Amino acid sequence: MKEGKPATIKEIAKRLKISPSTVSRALNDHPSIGLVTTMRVKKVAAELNYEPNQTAIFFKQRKTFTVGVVLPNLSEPFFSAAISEIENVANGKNYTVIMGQSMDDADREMKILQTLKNHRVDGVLMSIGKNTRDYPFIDLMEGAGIPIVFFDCVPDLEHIHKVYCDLETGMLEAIDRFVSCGHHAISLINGPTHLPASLEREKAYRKGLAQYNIRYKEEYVVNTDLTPEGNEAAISQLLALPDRPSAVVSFNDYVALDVMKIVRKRGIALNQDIHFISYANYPLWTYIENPPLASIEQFPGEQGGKAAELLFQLIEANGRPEPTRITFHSRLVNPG
Amino acid sequence: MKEGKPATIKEIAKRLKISPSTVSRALNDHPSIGLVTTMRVKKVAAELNYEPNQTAIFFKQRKTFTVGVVLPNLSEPFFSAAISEIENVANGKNYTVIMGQSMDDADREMKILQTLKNHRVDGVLMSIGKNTRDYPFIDLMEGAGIPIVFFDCVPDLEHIHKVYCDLETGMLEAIDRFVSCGHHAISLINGPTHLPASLEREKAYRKGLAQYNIRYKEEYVVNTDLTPEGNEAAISQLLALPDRPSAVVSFNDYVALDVMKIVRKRGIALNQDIHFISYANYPLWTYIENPPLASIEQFPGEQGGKAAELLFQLIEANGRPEPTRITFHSRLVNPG
DNA sequence: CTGTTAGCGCTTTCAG
DNA sequence: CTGAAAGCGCTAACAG
Repeated sequence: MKEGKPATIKEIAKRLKISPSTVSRALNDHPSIGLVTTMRVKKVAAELNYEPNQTAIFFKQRKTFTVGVVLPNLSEPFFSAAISEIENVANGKNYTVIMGQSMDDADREMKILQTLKNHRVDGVLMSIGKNTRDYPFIDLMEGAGIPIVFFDCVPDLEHIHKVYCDLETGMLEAIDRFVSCGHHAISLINGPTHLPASLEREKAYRKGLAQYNIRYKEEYVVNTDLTPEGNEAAISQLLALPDRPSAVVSFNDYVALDVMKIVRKRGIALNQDIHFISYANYPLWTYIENPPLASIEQFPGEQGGKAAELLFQLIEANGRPEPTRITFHSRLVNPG
Repeated sequence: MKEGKPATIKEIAKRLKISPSTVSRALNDHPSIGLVTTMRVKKVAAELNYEPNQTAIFFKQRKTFTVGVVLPNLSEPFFSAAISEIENVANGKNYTVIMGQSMDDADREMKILQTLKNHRVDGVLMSIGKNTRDYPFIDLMEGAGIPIVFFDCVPDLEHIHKVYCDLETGMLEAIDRFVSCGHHAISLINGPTHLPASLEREKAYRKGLAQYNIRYKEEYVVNTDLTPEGNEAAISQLLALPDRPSAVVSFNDYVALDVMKIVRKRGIALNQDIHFISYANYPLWTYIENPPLASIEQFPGEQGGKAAELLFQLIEANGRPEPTRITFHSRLVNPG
């Protein structure tokens, strides 16, 4: 039953006293092969337990049916949702997924891309790390003729393919919601200033306030480095204000969780004295006793899936088409 | 800068008017090549931006430096923690990771293994799905000479390599804790009866009770199919009991979350009228207002990492060594 | 419809 | 120390 070496095309050719090429064609259902031969070939192939040696095929065809996925950290639910969906899409197209975690380290990111290139992946999906400031890998992949599609955390460049989620819509909806609940003292706990994502949030925040003629107050916008300590510092700053805000949009759910914990600890009533909305829709709000008013959904799975579909289009259409940009719009949803 | 086709060994051989074999050796720092030639070769290689064609090498060496990871669902934090660590270990060994989600579907599981086999991965790490009853893939991989290490959710067989987490210790500690807090009415919300994991929990539960001479009461053990409805049904059964339990061990954190929600809704005071401990240590308990008394940690990351290390040993030691079994012991930890 | 031949890019005997 | 030649398993012109 168990052969030392797996059977090859040659062997089944020898057995049938026909040429390897005929066998190859028969196995691939090439139209110009007689039905009888095809049958005979397949029969023997089955008997010998033949399995094509994909590595040989990859080598020959210069195609690996493999795509690389590079993202900061698999253990973040946001990204695991994305890769989960990517794998589903890839699976449907008979591609396999190789993954690499950059851990937000630009060097490691570059190294992963190198590896993927050496493995001759047919394409790459990537969400860049928080500390990535320039993009040498774009030229690297371009030079190797490997298409790359960015998603979620995308470089701010024009000539690339990207799928991302516009953060503005969600912010505007959040402010709408707050205002319609009677809030005017709305503040923003933003992320590190150097992140484009922070910039975008702040811009949207200002725009949202402007729509309601609420004056922008500098002290209502604080930043956190996203560590628990940073988060605590940020909320403390706000709570210390003489005119404490009654509503807060926070950078993401992790920040919100930390911040709400502090608030609770200080005896301030959540969803009464102070209200929260945050980006991301962490899947567990439904279990939290005083969840935020709402969450701003960024559709990680959908982004990943769409990016994968785009990538497969690029892989299949060999011509280098125009840079494509697909935008999702963040949306306010009820937590859960 | 950017060549149409990447440079090959032949080209750099031609430029230097030496033979390809020499180039190959030089590039691989073969000892028998003169230092000067080696240098010259490397210089030209760099100039031409030479990159070895891994697919050719894989083909030749019958080795892909790739391992497959098969698990039920990447979007579960438990598994994303595991794969995250696996990727780290693999990365350190210069292996890449191909992943596949079985979605708890035995057919899909088999299909993934087939694909991995065709891709000629050097080894496989696998956590089997909830519905997998027999293990045709073990023979499949065996036949192909691909080592496979199971982790966490492992087949109940002797002759395989596995890393898993013993559920008993955690259960005993949980019961210890409950008893030392004065509880004697301790119940168990268990998973589907057909799961080995459920069986193991129940066995441990009985043992724990026995240690304190607490009589086992049939009605204190209920099962859930792990859906929210099932969870609700399970806790309802317990709450309806004339002698309602004051302490509950639940199958996992998801069950606990659902169940605690119901309890709260019915106006029963968490951590007062009724106390919980559950398996898994979901990373968010710290934010929950009335978290369970404790959690039973199962070390997904550690299991994954250890399984990966074992796999690399198997890959490197070509002989087929004795089946290895590595056991972690679940442990009671404070949530968070 | 089928066979012959060549070759993908690299490594590796075996000879010098 | 280096070169020539063969071959991994498969596919794809090009001829029949």
